[in-house]
Amino acid sequence: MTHLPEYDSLNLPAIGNEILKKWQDENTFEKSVKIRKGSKPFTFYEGPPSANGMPGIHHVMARSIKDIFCRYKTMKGYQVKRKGGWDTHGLPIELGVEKMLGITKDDIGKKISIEDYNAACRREVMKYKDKWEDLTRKMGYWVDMEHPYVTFDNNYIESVWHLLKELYKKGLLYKGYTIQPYSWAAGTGLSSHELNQPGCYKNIKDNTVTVQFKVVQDKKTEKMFPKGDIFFLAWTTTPWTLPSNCALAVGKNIEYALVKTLNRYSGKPVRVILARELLPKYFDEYFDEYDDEKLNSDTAIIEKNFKGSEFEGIRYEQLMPYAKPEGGDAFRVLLGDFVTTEDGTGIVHIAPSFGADDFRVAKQNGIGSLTLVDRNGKFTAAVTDFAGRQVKTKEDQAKQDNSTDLAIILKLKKEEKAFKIEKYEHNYPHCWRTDEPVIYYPLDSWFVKTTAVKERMIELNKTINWKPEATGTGRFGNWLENLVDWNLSRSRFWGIPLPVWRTEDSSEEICIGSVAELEKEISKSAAAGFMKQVKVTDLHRPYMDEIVLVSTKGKKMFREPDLIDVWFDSGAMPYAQWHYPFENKEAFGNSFPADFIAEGVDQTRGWFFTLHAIACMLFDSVAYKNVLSNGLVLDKHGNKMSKRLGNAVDPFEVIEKYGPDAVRWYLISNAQPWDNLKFDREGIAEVQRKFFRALYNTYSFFALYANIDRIDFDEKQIPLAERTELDRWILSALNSLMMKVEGYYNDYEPMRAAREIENFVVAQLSNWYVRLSRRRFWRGGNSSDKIAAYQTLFACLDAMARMIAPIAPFYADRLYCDLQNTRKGGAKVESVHLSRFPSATEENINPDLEELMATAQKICSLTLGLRKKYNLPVRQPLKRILMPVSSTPEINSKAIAGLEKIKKLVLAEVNVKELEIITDTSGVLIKKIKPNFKELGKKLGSLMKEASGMIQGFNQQQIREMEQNLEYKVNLAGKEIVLTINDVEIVSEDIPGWHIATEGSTMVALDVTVTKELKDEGIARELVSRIQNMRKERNFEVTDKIVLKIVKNSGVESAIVNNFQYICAETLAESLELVESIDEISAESVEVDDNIHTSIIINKLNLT
RNA sequence: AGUCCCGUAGCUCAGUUGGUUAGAGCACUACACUGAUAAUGUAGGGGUCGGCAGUUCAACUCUGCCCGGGACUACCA
Repeated sequence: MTHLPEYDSLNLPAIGNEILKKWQDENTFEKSVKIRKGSKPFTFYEGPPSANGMPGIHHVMARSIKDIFCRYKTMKGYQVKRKGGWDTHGLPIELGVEKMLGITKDDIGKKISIEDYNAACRREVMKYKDKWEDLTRKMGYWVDMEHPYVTFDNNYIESVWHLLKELYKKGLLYKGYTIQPYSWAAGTGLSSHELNQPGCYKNIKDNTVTVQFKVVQDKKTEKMFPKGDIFFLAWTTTPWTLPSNCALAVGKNIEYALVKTLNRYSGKPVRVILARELLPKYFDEYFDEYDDEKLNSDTAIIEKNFKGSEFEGIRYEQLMPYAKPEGGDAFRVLLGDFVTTEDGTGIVHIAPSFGADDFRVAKQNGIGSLTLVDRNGKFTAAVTDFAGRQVKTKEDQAKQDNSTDLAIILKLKKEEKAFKIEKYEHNYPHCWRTDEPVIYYPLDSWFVKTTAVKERMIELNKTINWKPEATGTGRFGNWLENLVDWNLSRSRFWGIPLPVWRTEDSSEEICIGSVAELEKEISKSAAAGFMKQVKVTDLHRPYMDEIVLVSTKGKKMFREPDLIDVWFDSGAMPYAQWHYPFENKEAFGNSFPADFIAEGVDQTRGWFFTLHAIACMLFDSVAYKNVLSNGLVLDKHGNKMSKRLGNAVDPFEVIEKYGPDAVRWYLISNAQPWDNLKFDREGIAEVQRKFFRALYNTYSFFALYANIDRIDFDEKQIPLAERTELDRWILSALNSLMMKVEGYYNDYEPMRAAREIENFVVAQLSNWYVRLSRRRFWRGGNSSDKIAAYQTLFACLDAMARMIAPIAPFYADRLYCDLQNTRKGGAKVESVHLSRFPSATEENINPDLEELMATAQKICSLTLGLRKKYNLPVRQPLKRILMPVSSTPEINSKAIAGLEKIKKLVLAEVNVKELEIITDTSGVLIKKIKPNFKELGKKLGSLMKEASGMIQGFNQQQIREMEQNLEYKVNLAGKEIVLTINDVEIVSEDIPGWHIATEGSTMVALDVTVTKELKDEGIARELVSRIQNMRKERNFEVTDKIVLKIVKNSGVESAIVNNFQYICAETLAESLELVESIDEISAESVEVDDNIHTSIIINKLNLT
């Protein structure tokens, strides 16, 4: 006979540690994968974290989600391999190293060699690897940390190169340029990450100017405008870009006005065009009627109105004719969707070389471009009078009187092209290294032509199951709709080098797709004498930079100096983690695309996108079929967690304190994974207290009595039909639960699964089934009813262990093994994670029974409510409950039959002797009628209000008629309308002269008469309660027999005599003696109620 | 600035295709129950469902605008 283990208390952290050790000793994770060999694979991709930062509580969240579904699918019979990974490249690592070494990017190659710098990055990136591995282990996240993929590995990089070459071959990799934030002082482009560093955006005052662009007179403009010079007005905060102006943009639907006014500097009359809405910004007054008297620089006379679209294609004269734009037809008015009337004139000056919007709109319209500023931020020689002048510096801003901007403005003023000159304060980005203002500048970049497969990406995205759906259609979908080519280039040091070599004149280039190919090219180059024959050992900089290849025409080819965007690294993981296609072709084939991935919602345009893009471009496939994007973990006040605010939660500490299961359960059950979670440790304590303790208590109760009764669980299963109503009910509820929970896990709805389980354990299993079954367990002997109770409870606990296993893997394992390993003959089980997820047996589900039990619970709660209301303690037995049931015959018989079944349970629970069902309620019940808005609303529409009033005014007689005839004719707004019984809801409201309570359609009346007999029984119960408490206080075992002595008096005597057997049985008293007095010290005086007192002595019966 | 998510009781969250007294848990108060129970039951207080407008017989629910929190992307005359 094996014993079920019993515990003093529930210690979740200790269970965590013990199970962890067990998993380690027994290689449980490996086994869980191994035993599914040959089964259908369920593919999961691990999004690689970067180990150069400490893991936080949000990582526990994200990884719990990943872990849950992998464990679940394993238990469903799939083989779920989980290869870990490390993201190792990127700017944050470079910044960390620079901080550590106390250097800046300028020092690289000077104070420190690229070689040493990259070596430092390689070390730095794994700084917290130990911590990550420790957390992974402690939180119970099963992922293969022994054989992770690492993005800086040569093999990994080689796979990435292969992918790049494939893109190259398809013509999807090209060199172009975009307008990017550029630090002329540092000579480098800046990433948005760099621009978002604190302090980069500063409020500065700039000299701005509204300038006049003169319309060219041609056939079109002659028709549109009055004779004479007409000017478009455009405002700029960067006058230095005006020499490079190539176009003007207007808003298609914006209203513009042609006005006559005086130029405030020349004093001459002038006709200008600007957005009508913005007239007040430029003029104090404006008129529709011409009046010469009123003409001055602060007033405008509106001569004509236009819509922006009418201006499209109008030509204007170049403002500052230093040089002609190349590559297009410039100096035209374009339509731009970005044009607003928030400030300026509603007409935007376009310099395609110095603005991203400008570039885009110019390209779309074939405008060409003009770049009159060099890479040092100085005007080129073409700008004769300003040549060599720095266009935007912090000095300029300091002494505004002498800035280049102002010089340009003054020149324009002199030429009578300036309309208004103002100072303007705004936020402007600065270089975080040099502190100089950033300019936007065209820079060479390598691009992936994602726009070429845009439609296909959108199409494939529609086949992906997004959780939540809105992320897939909204954030991700919109992103795809507005896709631009993917800028791969990064001017950095620590990353995957772009494997493209070019001749200096760019006439020839080669994209390398493997190490072998590179070595072959090196041999050729060595043969040509361009470099020594070398073996390739590291695919990073600076080694790759040192390689010079030879072109087919015999020219030297140098590597394009850029690194690639680290997002490409991680997006390439489905292939590169296997070193595909150089190795593991089969492994790759079996694991693509992924069935499931999960990461933070911040990865939408990051990892989710890059996975999707690469898979779509190269494999015409999705990269993942299901994706769950989880929200943030905020502090309990809803603030973002940060080290700076000191509100970051240490995941190690929390896991140690509450145990990994409680933390995981809390994170999962508290909010939908995609909603932000306000993390509050009180919540974890509550999960511990309520859910885990209820489950543990249920197990403890089970173990306590099963051990007493020496149940060994080898008994034959008692057929369901022979079990009690209560057993059949909880098994039905259990099977329903299985169906729901399985559905939720399948739908990637872990919160709903957790809550459903929680409700079952706390409300149904612990608080109803066990509570009402207690007596069955402590009754002597091993009757078949008792065996049935054990079997039922065992089934519930066993299923619970397996159902919670994905979320609470530690306690689940303990519970499962404790339960299973008591079976006498059975083989020892090792772990719940090697078992199968329980599936429902549909025959066991009985919805009627579940509904019936819900009614029983309702009746109990109503009765207890009444007891409370009339101050009738539950220990006082009462005579009867009356229950009116519907007068519809067919509902009636079913309801009555049902109530008969649960009668006993209810009566025992609320301590009442009888339940009487009243079917003939006429004359007894007072009923209330109200319209069924949903039904009737459809039928009546706007007559609802009137109908509602009328129906609620029905008297008892009318209600009765309605019930009997099942319909009722009324007059509404002159029309006769037949109300059917379904159009209304009739509920019982009151029974005059009774104590009643109702909830919904359930009504309970309580007979509160207390007879002498009932009173005695109540007293007996009180005594039992006191005696039980005394047993407990004295730490008697549940099975200890006792001898009882009670001091007799008129208050208790008849109660004891009349309930002698009952008292003895309940308290396990072998003898009960009524005595005149007790003088022993151990006697306890008790108060039964206000007027009745006595003394009791209990002693353990000495078994000899 | 754009896109997306969130806003319901002091706190954490439910709330079906729109249907009339908006729910649960925690916390608080009182009472009750308890030989599995740091549990549970009953009752109570606590809400202009972020705001305004619209659609509708009917809006927490649908639409628009606005406010607040957050994320991502971008940074513009």
